[in-house]
Amino acid sequence: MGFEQLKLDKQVCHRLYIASNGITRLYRPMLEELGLTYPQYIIMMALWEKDKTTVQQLQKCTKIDGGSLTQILKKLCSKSYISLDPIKEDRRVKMVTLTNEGRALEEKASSVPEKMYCKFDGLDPQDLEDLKRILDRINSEME
Amino acid sequence: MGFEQLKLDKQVCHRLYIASNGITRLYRPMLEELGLTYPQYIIMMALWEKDKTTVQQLQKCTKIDGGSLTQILKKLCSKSYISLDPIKEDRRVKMVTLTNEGRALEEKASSVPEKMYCKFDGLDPQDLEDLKRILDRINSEME
DNA sequence: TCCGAATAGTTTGCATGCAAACTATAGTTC
DNA sequence: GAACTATAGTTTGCATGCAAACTATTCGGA
Repeated sequence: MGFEQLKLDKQVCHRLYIASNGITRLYRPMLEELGLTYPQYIIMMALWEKDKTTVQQLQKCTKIDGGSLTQILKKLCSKSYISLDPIKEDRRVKMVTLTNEGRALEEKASSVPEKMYCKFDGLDPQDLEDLKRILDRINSEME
Repeated sequence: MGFEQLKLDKQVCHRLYIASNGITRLYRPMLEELGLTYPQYIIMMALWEKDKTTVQQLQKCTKIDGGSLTQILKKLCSKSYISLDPIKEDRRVKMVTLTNEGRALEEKASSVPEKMYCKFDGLDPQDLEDLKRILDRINSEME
């Protein structure tokens, strides 16, 4: 017993898990002011970048699965940030469109990234770049 | 509009979120053979490393919050991997103890880390070390 | 054209994550 | 020693994450 490879200190994944949860928690109070949760914020960012898209497109660029996406989109609808309408050419497909209110939210949200960066002042900017690069590789390995 | 800082491509946190979820998903089939979910596996690792500990100690070393921990420990109890007993000196405190079955599970689990590493063969080992280091800094900034 | 296969989303069931309220027990102060 | 406070865990309510089953359409081949 006492397998070295099972020690918490050796686990990269556990660290990733803690970091991801911790960051979501950090976002919470900032996003509350916008009436968004973190996953909802991700979807909104995707839409600000590319409005009038489909559920499937959102799934691809955010990597949030279909089941969760349905729920999240429902919430965003009920907050009147988006609308969801079947398209004529293929009635299985739904178009996701920002409402005026949803579009207006972008400006309010624009200060969020800066506020988050402030929380990590102590971090070497190069580390952040490295982190981004490494995570991209990990995520592409998991495609 | 079109705030650059809100583009998904700029988001480190979104990548972290995707990576963490993706890795938990990768663990699932391996851990199913042990009858564990990923959070349950984290708790078991903590216990294999240090048995006969308290709920609070587990909370500290795994960074899993109390509410979730209560649920997870309940599940582990019902699977007979651990037992939970109030200690005499302070009846608010509960001692978490591995059962024989729970202890025996360590050996079966010992091949899991290796299997996970295989999934990331394409990754530079140095990147993994860097990742660990950077995540440690991020996590300590969030304490 | 009819039928089976594929596709886009939705629903369901279970397991967290997390903030906040709550319970039980122990410690502290007057 | 009674009241107040702090501490360890638990419970509750809401929001995902995810696999699997399901629905509604559309496509493709005989």
